[in-house]
Amino acid sequence: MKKDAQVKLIETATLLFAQKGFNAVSIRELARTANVNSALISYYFGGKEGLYQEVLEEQFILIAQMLKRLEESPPSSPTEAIITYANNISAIHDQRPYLTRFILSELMNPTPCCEAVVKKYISCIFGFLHTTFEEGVAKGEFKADLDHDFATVSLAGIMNFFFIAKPIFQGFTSSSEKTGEEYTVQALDTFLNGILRRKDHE
Amino acid sequence: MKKDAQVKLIETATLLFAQKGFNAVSIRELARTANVNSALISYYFGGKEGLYQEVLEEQFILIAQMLKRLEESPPSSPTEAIITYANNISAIHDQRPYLTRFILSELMNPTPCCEAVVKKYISCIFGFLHTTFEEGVAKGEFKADLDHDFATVSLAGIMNFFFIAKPIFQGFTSSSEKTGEEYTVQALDTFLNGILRRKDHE
DNA sequence: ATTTTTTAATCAATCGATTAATTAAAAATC
DNA sequence: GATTTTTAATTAATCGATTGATTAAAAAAT
Repeated sequence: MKKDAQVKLIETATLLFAQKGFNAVSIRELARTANVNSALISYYFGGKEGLYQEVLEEQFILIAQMLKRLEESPPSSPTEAIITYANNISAIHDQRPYLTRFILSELMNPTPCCEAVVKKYISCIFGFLHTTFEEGVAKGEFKADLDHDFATVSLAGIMNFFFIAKPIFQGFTSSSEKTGEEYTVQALDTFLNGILRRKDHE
Repeated sequence: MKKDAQVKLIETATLLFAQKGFNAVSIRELARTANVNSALISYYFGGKEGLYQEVLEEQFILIAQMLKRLEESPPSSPTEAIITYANNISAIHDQRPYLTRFILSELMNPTPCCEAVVKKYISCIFGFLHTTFEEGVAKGEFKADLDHDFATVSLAGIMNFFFIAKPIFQGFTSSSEKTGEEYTVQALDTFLNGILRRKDHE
């Protein structure tokens, strides 16, 4: 039953840090919730910030795996690359439901861990999307006047805002909740084809 | 020179609360930055939270004005309504550059002011967009299979994520910064028409 | 003279971190 | 195999610093 505290602390910290943010969680609350002495946070992780960094890194391992996969077996086309990216992000949000909160929290109020952990992965994703749009326009798959920077931010916004807004909007929308995958499918379809009724389909 | 402290405090608080969030700003930092005694925060606003609420309400007056305008002179068509909404949001972000941060901060870690101020306006916007998409589909302007809830969240995401992500992504994108209006135009065009090259235009 | 504004000082509460002391487990010695 | 020594894990107590708020007195404005 020993060393159980270490695991328990990470589990508890993941939840509390995600819900309240780094500063709003005290080591006493962490310790109390985890049924552990508060001194163990310094003992095992070198302090509150060390514990937070360990939690943060764990949140990003699926992102790292996705980037590695995309590099080792590149999608066959830009359109395919976008679809693959979207599906991956959707699946990751399923397995790491708090990832968005950690990222947003870091982007709004960066802790010292932001540079080393968060920005590293985000810049990789940004680079991948940017290259994809470049190729897509060059190959004639995408509209010629599509701005790469714009498209990158736009797609990232579409793919992530839903998971940000989910807990908020579900209080307004009367219908049953949409799953992340349902949203992804529709969001991708809109991004690729727009929402206007096509005249040529009439 | 009297009551100068009150104005100075609101100005300073707007900046500091936007940059650091409610909890991360102490009344001492507020007072020091505003060149004012910290007791004046309680004297004028009843405490730190009272000051914050006053700042928050000021951030939303342009939203309130937009909603009032939309109600008094409704756009001529659903498509027109979406364009009007997008342009309004873009203009508001220009005049209230910290609005997004306040909203996001409240949505992630709600203060007691959230219910009374933030959620009220957000639910109004949500209702407006939802109705617009309903009408757009009914009138045949939008694709028949367009889900109203999805479209609402998606458009809100497109319109707001750029202003969230701007300070982050501008570190990655090499090109000169895009303005909010440039983004809005492209984002709307994509939302309405998609990014894929249209076969019927060849 | 009265009211309003501002100040410095202080309040209890809480923060993250550290300490010395205690307990349990593992390793080493006999 | 039993005993001793060493290492690791955990505890309660406490550290100085900072938090938001309050007070009574001083200053300024009316």
